Amino acid sequence: MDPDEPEGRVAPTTGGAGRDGTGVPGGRRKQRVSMADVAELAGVSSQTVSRVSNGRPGVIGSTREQVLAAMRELGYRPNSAARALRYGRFNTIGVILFSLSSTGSSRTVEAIATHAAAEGYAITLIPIDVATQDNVLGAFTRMGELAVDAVIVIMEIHLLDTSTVQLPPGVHVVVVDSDAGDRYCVVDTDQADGARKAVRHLLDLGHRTVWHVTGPESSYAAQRRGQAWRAVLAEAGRPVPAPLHGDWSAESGHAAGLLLAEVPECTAVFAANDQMALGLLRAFHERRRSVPADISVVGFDDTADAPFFIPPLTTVHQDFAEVGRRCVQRVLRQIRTGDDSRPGTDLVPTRLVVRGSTAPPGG
Amino acid sequence: MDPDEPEGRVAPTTGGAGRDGTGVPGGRRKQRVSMADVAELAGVSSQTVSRVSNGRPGVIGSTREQVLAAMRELGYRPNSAARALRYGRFNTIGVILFSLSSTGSSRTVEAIATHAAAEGYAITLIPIDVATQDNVLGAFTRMGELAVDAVIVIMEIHLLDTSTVQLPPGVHVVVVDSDAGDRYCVVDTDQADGARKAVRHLLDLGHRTVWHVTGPESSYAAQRRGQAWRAVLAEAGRPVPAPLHGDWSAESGHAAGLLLAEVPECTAVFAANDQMALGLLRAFHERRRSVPADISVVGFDDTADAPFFIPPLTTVHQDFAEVGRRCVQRVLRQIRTGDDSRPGTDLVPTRLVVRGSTAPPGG
DNA sequence: CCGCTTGATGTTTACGTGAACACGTGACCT
DNA sequence: AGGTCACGTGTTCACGTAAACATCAAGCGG
Repeated sequence: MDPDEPEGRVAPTTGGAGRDGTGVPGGRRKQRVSMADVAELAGVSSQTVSRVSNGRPGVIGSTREQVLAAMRELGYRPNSAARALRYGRFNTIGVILFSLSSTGSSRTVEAIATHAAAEGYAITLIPIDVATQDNVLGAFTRMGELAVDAVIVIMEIHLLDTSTVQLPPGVHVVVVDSDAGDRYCVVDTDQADGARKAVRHLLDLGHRTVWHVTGPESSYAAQRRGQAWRAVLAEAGRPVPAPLHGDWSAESGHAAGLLLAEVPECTAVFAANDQMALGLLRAFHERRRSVPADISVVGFDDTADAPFFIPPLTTVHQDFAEVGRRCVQRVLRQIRTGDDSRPGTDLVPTRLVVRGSTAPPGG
Repeated sequence: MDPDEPEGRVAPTTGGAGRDGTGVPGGRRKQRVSMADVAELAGVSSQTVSRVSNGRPGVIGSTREQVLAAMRELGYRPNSAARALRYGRFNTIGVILFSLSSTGSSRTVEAIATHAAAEGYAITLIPIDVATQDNVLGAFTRMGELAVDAVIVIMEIHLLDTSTVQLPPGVHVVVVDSDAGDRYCVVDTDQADGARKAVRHLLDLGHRTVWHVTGPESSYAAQRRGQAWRAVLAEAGRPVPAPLHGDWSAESGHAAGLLLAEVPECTAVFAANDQMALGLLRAFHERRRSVPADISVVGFDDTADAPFFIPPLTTVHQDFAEVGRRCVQRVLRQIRTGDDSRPGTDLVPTRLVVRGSTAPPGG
């Protein structure tokens, strides 16, 4: 904190020699324009400035204009910290996630940010990067606190328990990828229903059974998709092949595809996301297994690119924007009613989008 | 000093007798535990609590333990607003962007968030969604303020001028996608060099010239890639075909590809990003134009999926993580030195990744 | 034994804002 | 006309924290 502030700005207090700032160097380097400065220039009290600033009634037009003019001249901007202190809230929602790189989370976060902004809330990202966990620990632990009124967790909540970031007690929480509907308020895509649609679509086309490439076990969404896949097959009395384990990446899908290409009776595969489906398509192409003539492939997510895969991918459409919207809606309700404890699961429906990667078997 | 405490506050708990109801931690405790509460329980002054909270010296071990115990018992968490007010800064960096959905921005934002967290700074997202601009306007204008010490702008800075979000004067700015290196501190991928590498690679393979599918005009990155493409061709004395205009989407790349497939002399295309390259591959596949035998395709970004396209995509690798890292580094330097005015452009190098989508012409 | 230093802890104060209240003025009602 | 009421504006104060200063006890050399 070296006091070498160059005083480059238009100093509001220099107009009058009222405060002998020149004689008292230890005094105040007033970098920021406060309500008091505006009030002084406008010749009113700071309370009137406050009223104008917040658009409150009780200020006559001419006075308001004077204040606004003073604000413009000084470049006044309200101090959020003081406001947050005064009001006891930050108008900010924290979003805890592993990675923005995964398809779903970035789109969900975007929707959250947009809807939150519309409600006057800002979004603070709290990334939990396993690789740099210690750094993050250092940051938020040393800082002491998250300046948020509520938190949206986009990950399996159990993973958060083992993490170094702790949820401050008393903040409201909405969880996206979790089965903790009994303890938390959960908003999520209806994973099970989406997976059911995918598998049933393949069975309806006449495939005897359906193989499955899973997502990582740490993802509850992946677990539920896998469970639903298994359930539909069992229900229909079909054999349940051993699932192939993926990690969301196209690379893992590619590896699974190379294995499946060696299984002659495999005519249909349900990949737990579109990226792995892309890897499957690639692997089958390498192994001269034609999609969909030899093998049908269904993905999950309906990314923007899926229609342009070769062949265009049949997939389950997720409405990430709606998930984000409901997250914000839920979390704001919690904040506003003060009701932290309304668990329950809010499922956003999916939609099967049939494109060119599925066909009856034995084409 | 205290004539009558009106108690008008909506006290959710603690019926009446003072705040020393420490014996009842259950139920809905008072949400705000302040240093004073901790101080009272620990039998010290609030200043001592402050010292412990900040890890300052000058507190004897036994006292420190008492304070820490009191903190734990009450679930104390420091009030960031009060801290920000006291210190005059928020330890927060704002990130202004259009969309998280584009490949680059989400990865850059993630890197920014991670590195900022490591330095004790949080990230606040400020999305500028054109469709809901009025909403965003409502939010941030009515709120009046962004609680940030600095801002990283991931968009052409001119677009911000026309937006409803205004950069508060005095905050430090780092820009990612812009040519405003004379006025702002700019960090960006070396777009021109990356594009040069792509085009030269195709020329080196023996192609007579290279077609180009551009990104949107609003993107300076897209502009620079196009300029470099043109420059390399002109420099080499090759004809410069009319560029096809895309918008980053696979769909626009697909549309361009359908047109290019009808141009027999077109043997090489440089797409301004990987998604459009995917659309090209799809279009050429539909039109039975073999890649790379008939046409070579180069993309830009090196997304995680690019190795699994059919064929695997030759593309220009962008180091988004490094861009994010340098953004944080720059913006923190500005904050710490107080030097807002150090313009200049910081370019992150690219790397050409040759895969299966390029080959000599006339295959 | 005094006075000075050192270190631990308490007290005061200000950060910028806005709710609650006080004040003053003019209009309207009886 | 007197009273009251609405309205514009000013004053006081508290929000939670931490710097600056004050206090107090113990140690220590002269």
